[in-house]
Amino acid sequence: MTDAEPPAVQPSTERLLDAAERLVVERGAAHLTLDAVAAEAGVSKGGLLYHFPSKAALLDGMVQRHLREVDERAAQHALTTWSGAGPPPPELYFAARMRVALEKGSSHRAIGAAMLAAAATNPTLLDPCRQRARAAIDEMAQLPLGFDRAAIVHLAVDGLILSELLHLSPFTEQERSRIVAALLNAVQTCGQKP
Amino acid sequence: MTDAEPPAVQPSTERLLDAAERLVVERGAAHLTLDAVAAEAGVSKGGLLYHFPSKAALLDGMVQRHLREVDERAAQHALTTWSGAGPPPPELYFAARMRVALEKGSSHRAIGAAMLAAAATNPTLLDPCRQRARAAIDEMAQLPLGFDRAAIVHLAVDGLILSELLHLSPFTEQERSRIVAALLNAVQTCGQKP
DNA sequence: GTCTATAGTCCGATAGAC
DNA sequence: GTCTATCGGACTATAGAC
Repeated sequence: MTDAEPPAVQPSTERLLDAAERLVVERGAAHLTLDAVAAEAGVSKGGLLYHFPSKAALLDGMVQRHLREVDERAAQHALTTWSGAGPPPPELYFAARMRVALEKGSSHRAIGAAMLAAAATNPTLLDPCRQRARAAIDEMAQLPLGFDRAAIVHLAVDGLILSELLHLSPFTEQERSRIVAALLNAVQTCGQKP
Repeated sequence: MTDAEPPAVQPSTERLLDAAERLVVERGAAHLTLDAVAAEAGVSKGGLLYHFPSKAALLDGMVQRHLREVDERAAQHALTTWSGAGPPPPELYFAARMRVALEKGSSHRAIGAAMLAAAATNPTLLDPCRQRARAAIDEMAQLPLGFDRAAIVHLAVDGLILSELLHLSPFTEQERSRIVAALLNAVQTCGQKP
């Protein structure tokens, strides 16, 4: 029975960040307090503050982990889809990032929860996100889809994610699937205009 | 000099709501406190609490005024654009709502600031917004644009507004204008598919 | 209708034991 | 590395003068 303790596998920081994300999504950014995070993660406030010495550090950790996860999963997704030689074309990364962002689990649990919490207290913490978005835009101009359409698709993905995060999305499951399919289709059929 | 006091024209509640919106946009939803709102509006905390007996009442007031303003301006916009007889067609209202939502002034000052603040503390306050969004979706199915495209345009508008509200939009003025034009064009050229 | 003063709560952060 | 205890500050809301 000594080796039957599965819940303590991942490092403490990951467990703490999971708890923080859960709180933001379920109760709103205003309820993300150090006490609440500690309780949700099953540690004391002192234990939490050992890993993240301030609340700003916790928010920063949330944003950074989120960006890192999206990057990793998108790169992995693009590579497994790409069967040709050499590096995948940019539009494949674009589509892969969309897919990752629109996954049900991640969009409801993690994506944007960090951003929402950070924006509520200190907009400066979102600077890395803005840089990431700027890089995506520079990429758009070179996409076969064309800048205008790429930007619209990009914004629609953001709109869907943020709407769901704010519990504002009134789409049914069926409607959502249909929209996601239309978005992916718009990117993949690429540049054949009417 | 006795008649040179323009700032006290509008009713107190309007001034208080303006101050609250300004705070959320400029400093984040977490800094929307009763003290800060009262100071920004130039009244005391007691004076603020006379008009809005609780913080929830203030948030509710913000959401309701925002929805009312968008409705009024969209209806007015649609009517002045429509030169035919009878009521304007639904796609005109759709386009008018888009135009109002994308106006620079309103998107940076008022739009969504109420929602962001409300979502941070109490997601329930956003119920009226969700109902409004559902009505818009039901409208989409009957648009000449078709459901898929209408939904994508709708989500792109939300994405742009929410991105700007979170200070996440990295678009230049020029790029933004181009995207807005593309969105309006997509709605107005309507249903001629490839 | 607006103000001051204050009660009572909650939060972030520190100090120090283990 | 995690805990308890606690301080100082900020917050919402109330009571009552003007």
